[in-house]
Amino acid sequence: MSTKTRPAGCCEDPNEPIMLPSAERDRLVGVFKALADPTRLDVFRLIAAQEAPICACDVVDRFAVSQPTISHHLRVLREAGLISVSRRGVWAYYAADTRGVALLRESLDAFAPVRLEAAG
Amino acid sequence: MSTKTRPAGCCEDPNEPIMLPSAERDRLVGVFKALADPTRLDVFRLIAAQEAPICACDVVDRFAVSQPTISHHLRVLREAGLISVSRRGVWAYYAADTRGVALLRESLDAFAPVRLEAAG
DNA sequence: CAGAGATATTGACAACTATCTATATCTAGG
DNA sequence: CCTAGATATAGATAGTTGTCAATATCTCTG
Repeated sequence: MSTKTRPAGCCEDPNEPIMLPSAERDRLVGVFKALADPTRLDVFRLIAAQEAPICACDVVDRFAVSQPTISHHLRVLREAGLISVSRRGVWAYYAADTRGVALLRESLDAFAPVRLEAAG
Repeated sequence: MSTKTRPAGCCEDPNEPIMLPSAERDRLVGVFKALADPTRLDVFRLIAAQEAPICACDVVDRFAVSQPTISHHLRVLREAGLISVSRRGVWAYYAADTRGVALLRESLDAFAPVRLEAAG
């Protein structure tokens, strides 16, 4: 808290945000982290644009980075709850997982329950 | 593209996501990056929870990290378009910037225009 | 204008991460 | 059961970043 003489309205007791349980906060941070890389964001956008699960090999084909790098990105997205994988034989099919996006949406709504939509 | 004999439905031509201009993609990545740190997420949540702009000193008070670290986080949030600052005398007042959250919302809608809401 | 205090900047450092190459694992087919 | 091919893991490395201490800047007040 500042000690200098201050104008009215400064340093009033701020509203505490609704506190997230730390497990939930970490999950949310994980989702943001997962989308906070240009390549990975594009990988997710490619997967989310499909009507049916997409083969990992097709994801690899669409990017300039190596197969292990794509595999790494897919793992990060999966662990964040943004995509899910299913195997058929040797192939891995990835699809967008609604839970991850839902978590994002909820967090946006929670950021500013009333204020933002009132302003928008 | 895989070469191995494969079951029907594999490796069809994937739908390309609506391509983002790279400037817009970078801005979006910047927003995700900005929220991809636990401390910074909490700083933003604190600011977004206020009905009026909050004094930087009050933000500093609420966290265990040093004043320069908070200042750094505020800068990152500001450069991402998530918060805005206004000065009155020596004090800096921060408030949520609707543009950043709006960008997030739009990106969520763009991720999967139909599919996700259909899945409920 | 000098001092104090609020905030920002700088420089350093440890931790993390995106990427690669090399290799392992696993499955289907012969 | 051996090989080929699809995917995953491991290890290395360069670049990024969260944090702090020290310092600078800027503005009010006496």
